[in-house]
Amino acid sequence: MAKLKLLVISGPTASGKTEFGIRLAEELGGEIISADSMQIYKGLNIGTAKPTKEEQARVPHHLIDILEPHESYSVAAFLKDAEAVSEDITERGKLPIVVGGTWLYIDSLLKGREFSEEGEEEFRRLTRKELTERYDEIGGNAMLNELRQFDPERAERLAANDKKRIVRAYEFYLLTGKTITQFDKESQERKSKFKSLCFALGFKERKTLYDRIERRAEKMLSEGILEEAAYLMSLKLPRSAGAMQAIGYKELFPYLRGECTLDDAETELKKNSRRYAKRQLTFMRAAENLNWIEFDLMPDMDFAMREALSIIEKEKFL
RNA sequence: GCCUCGGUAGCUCAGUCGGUAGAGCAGUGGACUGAAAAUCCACGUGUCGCCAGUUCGAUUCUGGCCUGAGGCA
Repeated sequence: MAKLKLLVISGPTASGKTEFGIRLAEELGGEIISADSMQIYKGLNIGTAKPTKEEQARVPHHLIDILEPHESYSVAAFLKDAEAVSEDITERGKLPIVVGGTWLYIDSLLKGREFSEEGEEEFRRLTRKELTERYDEIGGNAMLNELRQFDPERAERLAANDKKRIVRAYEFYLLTGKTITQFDKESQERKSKFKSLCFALGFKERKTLYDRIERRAEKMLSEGILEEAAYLMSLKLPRSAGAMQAIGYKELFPYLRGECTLDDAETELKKNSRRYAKRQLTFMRAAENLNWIEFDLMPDMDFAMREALSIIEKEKFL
């Protein structure tokens, strides 16, 4: 079977992916697959900068509003969903366009990673809980030593404080009988199911991006992100729930509880957004085959579009 | 006008009994394979307000000046 064509648009938060993606989709007869770990949740709209109803009406969108805030999601689920949707879009003669800032999702999709052999969800959750408790009990170094017994390579690369990854490596071994190092190696040999072309929206000047982030944060506040945050808080979800980790809401909880001023919360929100953008950039910079579109060097969106279209042509993508 | 207390990293401040200085925050670089908007690692030179004086040596002591806050008139 021929590889599916997949256009990808990523970039740090507040870089303009939404509008850019829609414009490209309109231009090329595409449909958008959101690669965003937070926009999958219903009810989180303003804070996740979800495309508005009007924007979504311009072009079909997928993988947005597919879960309730209490439900959990993962890379594995995304791969399954995104692959199914892109096949469907392709069959209908349209071009699938992945748009989003969750680079782990995109990277995994493009590299053809698979996560199918780990068994029952219930069992997994239990194992993880036990391992996390064990970590808290015996400490990171002891846990790392135990990991070293069966997966020395992995243990070598992890810091004692990296609870999540230590627990994950441990869990993986218990569930599959295979080390995560081994699994990673096998994973690297897999080939992508897609013929893809990737764009990343960037800014030569970091400050330009940060200004955009801050202006957008202010806009979110004026558009009512506080009400969404209050709604999310009223659900009383555990702190570990996916939706509870969304930047924009968790910073407002202390204010809603009367523990800090709105100004403090706003500062915190902006700070976390900036840091998030920085992490995204670090991750994306390491990626190969990314075509960076430096927005601040372009006079306007039309120019950027033409730039993208000319790369698509040059690469003979279509 | 007088008195008191300040002026040290982008910010808030500590410190140097005289040998040119360090915390927190901000920021920067990196990692990342079933929570990823998560999680983790690493990174601290700045006219110590300005000008003189004392001294081998002053950010530190002395004097003057500039400047901020408070007090007295």
